[in-house]
Amino acid sequence: MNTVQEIIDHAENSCKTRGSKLTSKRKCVLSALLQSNKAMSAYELVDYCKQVYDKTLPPMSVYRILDFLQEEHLAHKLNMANKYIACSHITCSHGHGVPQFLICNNCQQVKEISVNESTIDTLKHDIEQAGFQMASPRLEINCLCGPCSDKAS
Amino acid sequence: MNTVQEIIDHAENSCKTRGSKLTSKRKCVLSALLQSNKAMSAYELVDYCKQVYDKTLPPMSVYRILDFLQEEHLAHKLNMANKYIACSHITCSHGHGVPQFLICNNCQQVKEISVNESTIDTLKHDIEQAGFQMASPRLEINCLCGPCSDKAS
DNA sequence: CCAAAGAATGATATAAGGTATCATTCGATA
DNA sequence: TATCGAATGATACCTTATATCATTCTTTGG
Repeated sequence: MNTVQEIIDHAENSCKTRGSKLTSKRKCVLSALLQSNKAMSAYELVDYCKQVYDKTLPPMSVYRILDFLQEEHLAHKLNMANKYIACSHITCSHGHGVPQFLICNNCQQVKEISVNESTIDTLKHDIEQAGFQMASPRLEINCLCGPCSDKAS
Repeated sequence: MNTVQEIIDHAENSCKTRGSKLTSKRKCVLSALLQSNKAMSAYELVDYCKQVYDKTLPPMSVYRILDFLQEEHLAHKLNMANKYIACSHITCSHGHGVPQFLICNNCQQVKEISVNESTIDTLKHDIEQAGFQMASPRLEINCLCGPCSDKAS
């Protein structure tokens, strides 16, 4: 497990390598995603940066920064929830299977897992049978996390 | 393949059986979903009903009707796209595997397929390993449909 | 047949997510 | 240090969605 600061440092280096810059505001948004450790909407990020870091960011800037972070593979958008999360593999140098997101319907906690590659291949095959191409094999799956599912029962 | 009218008749009967009513406005929205044969937003449905059926429905009503149609298993919401589609199995009496939605990122066309049950079981198993419970095994998958993927290449 | 109750729909306001556009500021580089 | 491009700010507006209260329609019991 890495500290937020370590991850930020790593992200900064990886941006440098790719010829882009992790500015202070971009760091701020990324830190917020890392520290909160859950999926957040753009407007929640505005509030979080204001309250926790005392940085006032207009929503428009947050959206732009989120776009940037996604391009740099530092964050992902969860389309089903209209929220954003930090990529959980920022500090890894090795390649990964495509991430699958488990979204807790109750508390919005998100877990990023890699499923068995052959499962995805099977799915892909079924999809191609139907005449479609998978645009992104990244799945977002409606779930309940352990604690929330315990409470519900 | 059934005509829209046949599907509507079938839906009306199934509502009657379940003790609810498929009113004329509800029919209108369902017809729009069936005729257009694609995923539509609530506001697109407002426009469609106005232009094609000359029925003026306020957005609020359309949302309520969409909720109703979902309760009756006549329509589904696609969370990733914030759009709605008619269930493709309205006229079927037998049970189905859980539907998976293939959404064309380009033209919004949606195909509802059933994937191999064991694939879903595997996925479910992986998810439980991660300490989560699948809330709905219904997946929404970012795709390109045949025509759009041809154009793109 | 009529009144009352409940379901369905309408009208209005507003929240939340997101984008387009133009202005301004910051920062590297010549 | 002047300048050019990248980053950020400000403003306006669009789309999706919900909350709330009013009105209409439809049963159904008397």
